[in-house]
Amino acid sequence: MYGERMKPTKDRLVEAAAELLWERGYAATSPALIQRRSRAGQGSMYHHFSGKADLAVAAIRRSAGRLRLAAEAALDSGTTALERLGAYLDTERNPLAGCRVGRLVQDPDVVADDQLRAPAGEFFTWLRQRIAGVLAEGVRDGELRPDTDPEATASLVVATVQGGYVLARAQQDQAAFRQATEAAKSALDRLRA
Amino acid sequence: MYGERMKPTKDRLVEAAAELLWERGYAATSPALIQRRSRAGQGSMYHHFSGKADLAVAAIRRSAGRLRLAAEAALDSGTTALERLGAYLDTERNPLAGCRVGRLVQDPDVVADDQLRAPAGEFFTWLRQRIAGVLAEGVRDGELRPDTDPEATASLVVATVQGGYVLARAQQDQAAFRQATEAAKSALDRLRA
DNA sequence: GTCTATAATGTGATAGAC
DNA sequence: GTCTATCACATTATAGAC
Repeated sequence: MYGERMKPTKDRLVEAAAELLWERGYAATSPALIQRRSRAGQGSMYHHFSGKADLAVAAIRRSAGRLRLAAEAALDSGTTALERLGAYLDTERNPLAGCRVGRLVQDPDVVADDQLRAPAGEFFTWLRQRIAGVLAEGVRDGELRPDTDPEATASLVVATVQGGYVLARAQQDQAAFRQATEAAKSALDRLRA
Repeated sequence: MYGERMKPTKDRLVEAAAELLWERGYAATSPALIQRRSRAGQGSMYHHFSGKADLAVAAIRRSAGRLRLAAEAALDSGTTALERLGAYLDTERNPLAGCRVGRLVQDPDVVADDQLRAPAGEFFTWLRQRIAGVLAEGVRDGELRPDTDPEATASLVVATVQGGYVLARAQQDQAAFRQATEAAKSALDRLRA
């Protein structure tokens, strides 16, 4: 164990890489940039990681874990299914920055390398199933209509958030994101039994 | 005017750039790559365009114009509003490749340069308004519930398609895209008066 | 574990001949 | 209008001292 005042170099590298991947994407994030932000030298980075891709995998895992915790918190918050899903949709932040994870899969280098893509794929698989679970619960409790398709509806919710990011960035306007998530909430409301 | 058998170099450059931007994104598309694919030399490219960004603007405009024609065709096809929107949602192709336009706005270089971003922003503004128009028509004709919000619902439709691309790429599975668009169609169906 | 020096390759762009 | 040669710079990565 080590003290709290200074995180180890390896950790600082992962943290800096995660931030930069979010801000700039994979292609535009150079090792030199990561080194500068983490105050680590060239040698340190190549001591702890085999290269840019290896470090990026660790950073993407960290970002996905963070999003997972945030989603878990929102989906656990309310009492009814619609409250929980509403909390999740309202939780999303910083539409202009894009999604820490979803943003990356548009990058050709990330999709080409299965090591890089896998953490993103696993995150979305988990998220869809988690949301589908909340919806299935709502159906079981008689809150939602029995003809609700939890799997498909979960895809709609996740896709709306991801698409909202795209619209917000394309138009450089947060409102585009909010309009999409508000519409998703209305659509969910119409599933009420 | 010129013959049909050989397109002019300028046109081949724009075409090659549009393809490469779709396949690889902006950052990963180098001028050298565009020159090779269009069979144009270094000199030709810099004669017709001031640089990579200038050529990319022309290419993005071409891609956006193409998507606009495709969307227009689908949204003009059926007789009822729900038929037209269903045709639009079913029209989308090649989810693993991503959207020719939406894909680009995740790139930091594209969003940083207003010249590059504007064509994408304009395309989505147009698309949302066009879809909102179809929805408003459906409300006016008594096909859709009077409490339908055309603007918000249009955002939901466009976001679902863009988000569907993200999910499909993250999981490397077309089905993720289809599930999202099918759910969007179900949601629209519940707006029936 | 961390540093500096250096390599090999590729980038976007320019110059000037034809 | 198109070509080839060349530029200055950044990239990812390695070597070897400390």
